[in-house]
Amino acid sequence: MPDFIFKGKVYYNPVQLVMEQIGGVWKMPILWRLQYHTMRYGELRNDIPHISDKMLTTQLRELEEDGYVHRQVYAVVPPKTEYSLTEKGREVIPLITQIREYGNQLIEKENKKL
Amino acid sequence: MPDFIFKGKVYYNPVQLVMEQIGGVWKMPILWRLQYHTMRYGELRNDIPHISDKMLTTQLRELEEDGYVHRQVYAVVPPKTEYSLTEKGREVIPLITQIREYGNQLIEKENKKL
DNA sequence: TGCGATACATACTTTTTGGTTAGTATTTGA
DNA sequence: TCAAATACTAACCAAAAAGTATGTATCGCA
Repeated sequence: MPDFIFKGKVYYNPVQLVMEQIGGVWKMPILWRLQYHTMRYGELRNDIPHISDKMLTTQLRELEEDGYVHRQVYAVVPPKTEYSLTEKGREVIPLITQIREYGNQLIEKENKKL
Repeated sequence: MPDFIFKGKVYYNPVQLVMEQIGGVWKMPILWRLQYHTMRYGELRNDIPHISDKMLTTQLRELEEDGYVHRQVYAVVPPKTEYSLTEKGREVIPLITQIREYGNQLIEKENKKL
């Protein structure tokens, strides 16, 4: 499997690309919460424990840039912004489901040991 | 989904745990290559483009520590070490397969646009 | 005698990622 | 009149991940 270029950047393997698009601590938890309905910024913020404004904003921007989420801004006061999954975002949910399941398996097995 | 503790460290969600165990640029490519047979250090090194000694060694040690690979050292000169998947390592291969497939899909779609 | 092969280790630096704190504009409600 | 809510931005800092370069012991081989 040779190197390839995706959006101007060199990657060594397909896994590396996936990790950049949806890896890290926060992106999958965000996508996961958007799977059934649109959510406002503040709803995501309240629903995801420990996430900071900076992380939520930067991760949402990257997900938008990479085509996973759609951002709808309403010009009202106080401001209102809604986030929802795009087609690409919906397509990646099954993969996230599997990753979560595997994570839960690990936790279960660990707990059995106690 | 509340916080939990796994091997003494606090995690915020199952995805974060999975990312720590098999995330990053190199761990999945290593596991992937070990799926069918044992490999020597040098074979892995030659087979994984761009990986450095440092990365290969540290990632193998972490995978061993987390129970994904087994390390068999032969006390000969020149040294010989063989790496193979454990049961836990074999169990994670289907997940890696899916992640790779998704990555390949992304690449295909990108290429169609050209 | 000096080189290459083997499977690393060590030290150092750079890059990326994530966290903390504070600040912004505007309106509603107390 | 002052605080709270909203959806952010900016500046700064710490930690983690990754990259680079060099060194190590031992042997066979030229």
